[in-house]
Amino acid sequence: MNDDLYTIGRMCAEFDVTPRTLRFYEAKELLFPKRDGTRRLFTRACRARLRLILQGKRFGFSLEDIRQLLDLYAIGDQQVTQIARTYELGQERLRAMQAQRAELDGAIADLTKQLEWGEKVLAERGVSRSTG
Amino acid sequence: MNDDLYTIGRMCAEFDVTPRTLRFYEAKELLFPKRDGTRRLFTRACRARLRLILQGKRFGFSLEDIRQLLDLYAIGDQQVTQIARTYELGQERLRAMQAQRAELDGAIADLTKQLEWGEKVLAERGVSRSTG
DNA sequence: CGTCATATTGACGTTAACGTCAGCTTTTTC
DNA sequence: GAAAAAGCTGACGTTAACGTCAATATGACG
Repeated sequence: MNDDLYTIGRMCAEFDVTPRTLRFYEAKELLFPKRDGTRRLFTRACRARLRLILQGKRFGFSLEDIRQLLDLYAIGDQQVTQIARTYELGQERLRAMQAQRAELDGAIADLTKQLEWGEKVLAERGVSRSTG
Repeated sequence: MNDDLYTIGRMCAEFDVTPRTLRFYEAKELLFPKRDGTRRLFTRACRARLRLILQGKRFGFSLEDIRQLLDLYAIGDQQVTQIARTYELGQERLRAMQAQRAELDGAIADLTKQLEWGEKVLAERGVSRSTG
């Protein structure tokens, strides 16, 4: 039950980040590890948040964007107006991600076409393998 | 035929970027505008490249990533080995984008679920509009 | 032909997201 | 129980991607 708590070192190993990064995220209020005296201890919830953070980064979101979105995954007993605000923010973000997905599909199609063309050029210039 | 050439000001208006950005991209060898004396003139090809650059940015690629990928859209009469290298880089990038798409799909699903949950919470707390 | 808009080249400033290093405390291990 | 390992808090450094400002040149217009 208590090995549910990870030290900073273990976190770094699991997620391939540096201690500095985790402390930085805490300073920016993206993570809230428990403390054993002065040492940080990361709960399961912390790990879930970190996963979301790193995922958000891969999508090109800023840490500030991510911080706001994270609240959506921690809806507790805030004021209703606060929850509603968070909810709207989440919807906005969803729309952004759907748009990004659409554009990504387009870009993938373009790039695929471009690669086919490149393949053709390479073939024409005698890089064929079977007819040597 | 000559209004195919855009001044830097027109470019900025069309693409919603600043002159500094365009000069910066030129300095980083992502764009190669023609010159009329000292003034920059952007061709149709320049505009196409800029579109790709801005798209790449929206996907979270760095300018250096983008610069390398751009060569794929300008395959001319380089050495075959150079074309082949560019081609492989393009394939790599395609795989990265496909992976990103897959992850994006997952994240969209997650977020959608989270939003449904948020909706439920809001409903329970008396934000219902019909039964109010 | 003056002036106002648009353009140019430096050069230094800024923000995000950490890296790095110093100096010190706390565990852990032998 | 002493040394190595792991952790902590500042504090300054770094890189990418521009912003901003100054000084200057050039083009367009009434």
